[in-house]
Amino acid sequence: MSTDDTNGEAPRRVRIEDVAAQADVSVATVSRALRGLPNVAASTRRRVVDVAEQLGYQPDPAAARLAAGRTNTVIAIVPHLGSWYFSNVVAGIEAVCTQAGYDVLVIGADEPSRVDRLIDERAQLDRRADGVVLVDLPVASELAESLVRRRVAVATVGWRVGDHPAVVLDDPAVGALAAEHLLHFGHRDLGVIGGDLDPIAFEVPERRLRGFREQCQRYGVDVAAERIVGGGFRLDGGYAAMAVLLEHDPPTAVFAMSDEMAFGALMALQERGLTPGVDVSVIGVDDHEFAHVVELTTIRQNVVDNGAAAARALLAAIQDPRTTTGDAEPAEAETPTFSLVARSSTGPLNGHRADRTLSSRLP
Amino acid sequence: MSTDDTNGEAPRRVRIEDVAAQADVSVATVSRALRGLPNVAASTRRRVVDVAEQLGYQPDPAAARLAAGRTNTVIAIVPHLGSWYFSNVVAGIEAVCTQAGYDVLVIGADEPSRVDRLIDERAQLDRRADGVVLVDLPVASELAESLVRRRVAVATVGWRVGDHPAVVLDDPAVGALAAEHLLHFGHRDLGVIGGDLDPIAFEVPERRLRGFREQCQRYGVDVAAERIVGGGFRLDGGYAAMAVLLEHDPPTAVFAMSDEMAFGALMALQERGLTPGVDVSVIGVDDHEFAHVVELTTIRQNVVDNGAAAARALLAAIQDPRTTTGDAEPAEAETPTFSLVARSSTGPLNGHRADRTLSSRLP
DNA sequence: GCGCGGAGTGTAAGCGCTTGCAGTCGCTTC
DNA sequence: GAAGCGACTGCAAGCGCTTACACTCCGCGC
Repeated sequence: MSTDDTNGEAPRRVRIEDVAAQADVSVATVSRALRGLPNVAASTRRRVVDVAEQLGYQPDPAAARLAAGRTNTVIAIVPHLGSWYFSNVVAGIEAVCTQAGYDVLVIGADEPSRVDRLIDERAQLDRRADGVVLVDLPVASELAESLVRRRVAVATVGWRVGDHPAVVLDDPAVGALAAEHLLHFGHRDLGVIGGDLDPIAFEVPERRLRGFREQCQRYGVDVAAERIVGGGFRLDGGYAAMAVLLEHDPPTAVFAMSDEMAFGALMALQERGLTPGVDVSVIGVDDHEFAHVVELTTIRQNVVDNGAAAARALLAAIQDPRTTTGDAEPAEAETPTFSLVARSSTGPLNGHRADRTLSSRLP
Repeated sequence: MSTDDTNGEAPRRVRIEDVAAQADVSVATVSRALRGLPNVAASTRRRVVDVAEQLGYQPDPAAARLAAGRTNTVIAIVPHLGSWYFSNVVAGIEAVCTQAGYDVLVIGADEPSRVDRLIDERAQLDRRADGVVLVDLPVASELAESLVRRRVAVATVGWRVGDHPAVVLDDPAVGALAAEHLLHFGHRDLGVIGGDLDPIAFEVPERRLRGFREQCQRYGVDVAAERIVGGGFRLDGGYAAMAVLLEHDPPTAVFAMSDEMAFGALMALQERGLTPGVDVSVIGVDDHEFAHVVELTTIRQNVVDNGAAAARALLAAIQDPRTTTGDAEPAEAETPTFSLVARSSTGPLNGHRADRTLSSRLP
């Protein structure tokens, strides 16, 4: 073997000790200087920082974790990594945490068995992370409790547990806004898509439905139980649900609890030669990227921001010293905003108009 | 303070030492027994495993990492966490790695600056993970090299670096298949959407274009340069590109290099009252969940599998002892498959038919 | 009957940091 | 002018594992 082997010379890592020697101080001082701790003379800190910079020193995370008992890591647990909503939440979490110097571990809780495994104390999430963001996982409230007991900060998105920071859309208000929009157009025969639960238990549908119905009642309108059709939160569910609604005594307007379901609903309409917004109005929630392709009226929320807000609140909780003593103020996270985005998938009752097409208008 | 404080009694963690004491062996034996190392009597192992189980012992990852120099962690670096394609790749990676007992760290390389920061050796990815999956990040080839130099396994998705395991769709063949499909329908005036590069450099477009053109040449068809329009890989890009194509001497069929772009293209068509598959045929790539909503003909690939395959190859490389010695066989990953999914967004040249609608047929 | 080898186990030295505690030193404070 | 006090810094003890090496048996071969 010659020495010019491509794999040779894995550069020896520079340790804190090297920095200490070079800067002519103790390792303790290096550690303090580099982490901005007090009680380091400005001149010393300068020197240490310079040396560290010059040597390209960076502390070994594993050693730091072991010694300090902090991991500088955040875990994001989501029901399904590949879905539009969750991946955007994760994107928000990642952006904030990485920015703050935290590593982000992701866990997909696709199968119930994986949630169980996490709830089992042995998952030892507490040794892996300083904080956990639980996204739409009410089934995991046990998990949350056990984490908190072990001094791991918890923040949630889409549901609440205890008084930990939570980013939760005002779902009843969203439901009400959707209702208001449809009612305002004169619709009185209303349908709802997305009322029931996934294997992964959502609290969201129930809340949106409640707000929707309450608003209807203000107009003296009742939503018949047969007109509330569930089917998960995905496209196929929306398609199937709309098919059911159309089968018998179809409503003139439908509230789909997510854009993905709304897309499925539109599909079912088109298949029958019905024009959204003319024959049947459809309103969704999310303002998914494709909503404006199919001209879907929807209630916009900023999903990435939701994740980011949760992450910020989580980091605040982690860094709040009171957290450790158990009497921390519940660090409340910002409440997400939402707004109606009107497009052509909704329209006035009996609004049949020849010039109306499914065409798009780009922003 | 009474003792029934909710926050009291953080249960003392059980350490390897406790297991050792309880099982009446040394910590070394516990370590060996639990990790399935040889030179442990079957009876001893049993006992140790039982005790560990009973005590709910789980090694502290930080300590294990520090001592062993392995992290049992994999990093997934993707250009954008929120996008459909990448989040599904990540889902595949996560599923495989979690299954194998590895933690998965995600990093979004949205901004070029973040890539730069990673390339800087100081990111110390090597101390954070045993392996890294780089998804569609040719700009990061330096990063890859430096990782390998530091004994971190590397696998890629969508591009190759050195002879490390890579999951790369046969893009020229995909391009050719798309061309074949359109040519077969009699189209000769062809357009291409997606030819150029994102800020994040893709190699993919070029390869698909090459295959597309070669196939065309076999039919004696030439694709005019003006008919090759770029615009990122997202929906808006597709919309804008189609608008350009339609502006002057429109093609009768268009190959969009991703479904998202194809959706944008469809949008541009509808806006002009043109019917996809009748007035202009459009074919995409991916078989995105929504492709069948809009009846988009596409070339399907299984994105989750791509991620999973990369992860499997990465883990194999990590576990292959030869990796450390530098003379490992390049662990080749499986090649992804793809197939044409014909829907109504493509149709024969001059196929104007009154009975043709944009309706959907569910599988 | 003695030496040997291998299986099984224990000892102890780290891995590279963090941090409580104990100085050291130069100034105030009475 | 002695005691006290802060501001800095260093010492050294871990953090909870892994693993090289040493050791103890026990069965076998000659």
